[in-house]
Amino acid sequence: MAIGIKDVAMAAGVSIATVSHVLNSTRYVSDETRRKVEKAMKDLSYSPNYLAKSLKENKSNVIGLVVPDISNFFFTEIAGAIETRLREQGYNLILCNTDENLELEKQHIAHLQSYMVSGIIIAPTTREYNYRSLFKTYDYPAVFIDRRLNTPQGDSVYVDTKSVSKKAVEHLISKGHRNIAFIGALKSLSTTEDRYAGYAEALYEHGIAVRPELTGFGGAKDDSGFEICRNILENNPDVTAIFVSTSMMSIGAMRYLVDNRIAVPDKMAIIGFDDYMWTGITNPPLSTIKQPTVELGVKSADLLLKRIEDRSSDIVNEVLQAELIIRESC
Amino acid sequence: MAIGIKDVAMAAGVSIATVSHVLNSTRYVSDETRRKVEKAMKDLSYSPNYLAKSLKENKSNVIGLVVPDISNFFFTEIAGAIETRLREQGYNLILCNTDENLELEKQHIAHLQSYMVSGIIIAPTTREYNYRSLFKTYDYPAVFIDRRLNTPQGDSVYVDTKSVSKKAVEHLISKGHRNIAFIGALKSLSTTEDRYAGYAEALYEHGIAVRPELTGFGGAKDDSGFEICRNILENNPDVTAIFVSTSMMSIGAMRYLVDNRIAVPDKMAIIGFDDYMWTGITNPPLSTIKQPTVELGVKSADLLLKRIEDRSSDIVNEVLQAELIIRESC
DNA sequence: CTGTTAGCGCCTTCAG
DNA sequence: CTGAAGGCGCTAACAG
Repeated sequence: MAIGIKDVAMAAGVSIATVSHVLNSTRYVSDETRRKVEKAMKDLSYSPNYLAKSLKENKSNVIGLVVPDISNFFFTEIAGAIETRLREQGYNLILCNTDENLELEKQHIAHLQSYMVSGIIIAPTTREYNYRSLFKTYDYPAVFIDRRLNTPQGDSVYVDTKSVSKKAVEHLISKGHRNIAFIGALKSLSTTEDRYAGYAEALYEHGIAVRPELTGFGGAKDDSGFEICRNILENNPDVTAIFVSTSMMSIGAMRYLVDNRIAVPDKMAIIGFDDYMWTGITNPPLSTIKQPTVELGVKSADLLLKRIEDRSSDIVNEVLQAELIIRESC
Repeated sequence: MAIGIKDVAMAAGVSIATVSHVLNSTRYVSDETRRKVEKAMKDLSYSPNYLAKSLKENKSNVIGLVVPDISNFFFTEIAGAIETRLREQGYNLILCNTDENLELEKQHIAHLQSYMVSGIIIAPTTREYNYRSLFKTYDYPAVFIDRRLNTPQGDSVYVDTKSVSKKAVEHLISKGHRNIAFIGALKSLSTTEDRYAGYAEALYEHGIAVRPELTGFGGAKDDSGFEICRNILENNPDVTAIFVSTSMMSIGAMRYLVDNRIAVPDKMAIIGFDDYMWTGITNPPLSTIKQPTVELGVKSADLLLKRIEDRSSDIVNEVLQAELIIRESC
């Protein structure tokens, strides 16, 4: 069927060993035989079977990426950056979506290993789980991104969103706001926790009490952001500013304000999360916190590749900085 | 190292053939032996090596997706839909980005086949190339999406964007606009061609001449949309409406209008392409054409899966309909 | 009802 | 400088 190394060997009149060696330049081959082999490869338009190679070598040139929500721009940007970086290094990317579902996540991780992927990058759905226990070997290459785990389980790349969230809320306070709402994703996520902590700390340091009724948590979707925003604003007419700690929820909250003709920033100030192309053309242009998604992707890919090379080096934990971008919504 | 089928066989005191057969329920095994085998698998926490299986069976449970620009929301939505659909069917997805580069695309297609992916879904960078010539076998499962080829090369799923573009322009005309600009991606793409054809046809049928100076083409990025918009508007003060035939270019064009405080829709009407969460919160809410991305993804996955099952059935060509969504920008 | 065995395509040690 | 041969983990005849 498919033409393989042995067809090439036959056509070139050499052994398969020789063909293998010219293929990988793994031992000296005389110029003449090399040429013969190369000609044969060309003539037969041979291309190696990576599966067989991987099986033999017990590792593939593929890595797995496991994310909780592929429809979230934050993760797609990261995925794009990782894909690009890996391609440069001759690797491919298998993309897995978990829908924030631990069972699915476990399945994917097992599955990926069955394909002998060389390593896995995970944005974990939960902070409690012992992901290491899912790995075939104790030193399986894996890097964790975006969400912290209760106990570190390997290399990781996170973004410091606490301090920047604090800065955002301080900005609102400096504009005279005192009744500031907080909208966030599931409370169990480290990311939500951090951003909320930044919010609370800013309030605390300015002598403002945190009012639980001004805070709302839920799924990180736009509809959820819309609902939470509605709920808070309808019940608390004194709110004059909102801090939303998730990109899609920011859109939902904004939509609530637009739909209800609540003037921004005059009646309501808002700072959202994650910065994209369209944040400049919203009504009004939205102030946001910009996370370094590309850098996060590239760093995590590099870390994983390094870990694949050397499983015994010290674990590294990168923390990237985010940036507050002030536009006209606050 | 890794525990395999033979370790299980040994532990269960049966042959590897039996283990393989309980694994795949591919022949009858007595309840008792089955139980022994299953126990052994559990005890050893065995999990099969898909690579070996794929090598043997000459096909994997992985499919490849090749897209020209993974940072384009249009393609990420499609990718998400495909991933979800494939997972339901027990397949995984390898994601490849070509950056609109034919050489890279060829490389990816070759590479994917080296990994014995069961099939490939491609949004091709060019309409001229004979992609079939890159396939190992003449009947290799592949489905083409989004962009048409000069000559059909397999199953395909496209969106009819011509008629909806015409409708969009007719809408602008019905509002009294006569000097309508067209902003599109590279002219060589079938998608650009179709949308431009819809634009031209609408003008023609209303006795309006196409003025080349009101049309602009370029890379499908936001900056490119911005520049083309600027160029057209600066040189043609009589333009009162714009039709943008690409999502990111729509954002760029909008940003030009916002930056230059050109009142929409009073001074300038605009209809953009592709509908996302944020199109409802722009200033003003943007009228757009919504392509059925999820349906496109699901359909293409289904088609490919069907093609993998049966390579000889008739080629199918799906054409999906898009929808014009009128908001306040026109 | 179960076991033996020959590969899938490739790499790599061991001999020339 | 080059070949022969074993085996990676699994499937599927073929043979009981």
